[in-house]
Amino acid sequence: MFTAQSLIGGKWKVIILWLLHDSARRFSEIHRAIPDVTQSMLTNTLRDLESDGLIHREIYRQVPPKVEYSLTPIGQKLIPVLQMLGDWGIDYMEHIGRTDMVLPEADAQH
Amino acid sequence: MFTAQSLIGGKWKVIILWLLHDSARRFSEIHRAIPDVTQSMLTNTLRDLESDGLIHREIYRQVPPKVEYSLTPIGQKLIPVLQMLGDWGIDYMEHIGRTDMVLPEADAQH
DNA sequence: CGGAATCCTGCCCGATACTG
DNA sequence: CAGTATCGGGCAGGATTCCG
Repeated sequence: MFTAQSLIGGKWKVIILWLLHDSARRFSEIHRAIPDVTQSMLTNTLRDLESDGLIHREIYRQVPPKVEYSLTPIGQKLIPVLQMLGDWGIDYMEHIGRTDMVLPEADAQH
Repeated sequence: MFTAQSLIGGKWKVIILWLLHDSARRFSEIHRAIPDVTQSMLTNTLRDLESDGLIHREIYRQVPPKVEYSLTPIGQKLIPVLQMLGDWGIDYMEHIGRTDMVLPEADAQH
């Protein structure tokens, strides 16, 4: 079966997509922003997103190497959806009374 | 970590939530609508959604037993988000050229 | 009808080490 | 800096059986 879960499911995809919502970012920038993910998992997830057409991988052949990731047009279209999901998450958080929810918007605040 | 993935992640949650968007449904109705899920998985997933406060479980003590599931207010608020996600999925599907994507909206058509 | 209880399996995720 | 390669553990997901 082919659902949205295969595109944005998994532990890191939504977080990464949200990170790229305003600008392209280098591998190391992404890793610094999400320290909990291992290098190999980050690579795997980025490859998944790339092969699904949600992000673009631009290689700058120089020393040291530089690789930038950015959203594709179809990936850009997903951002408002993630925004809404995050807004709902805040609602839910207040409703439940928990304060430790990690949401894309949390990053958007600073 | 506590993210939206723990609430609507997993293989069946979004499908079930969407099924309940317009009315309460019995266990057997849900199962008929989603034949691929096993009975035990359906039970587990419904329990998860219930304990997360997204759906309500109403037991009618009669013979034969009858149990109805419906969205809670906070669950209702999630529906527009799923609608947007489904709309994006249709966009993505046309963009990629696949026609076998299973989306909530597919059910909304009939 | 709507479960509960068990057992099992695949693969997602991650730890670690090495490289152009 | 931005990766690969290898090796597993653990948990989500599922098959099966039994029950009020």
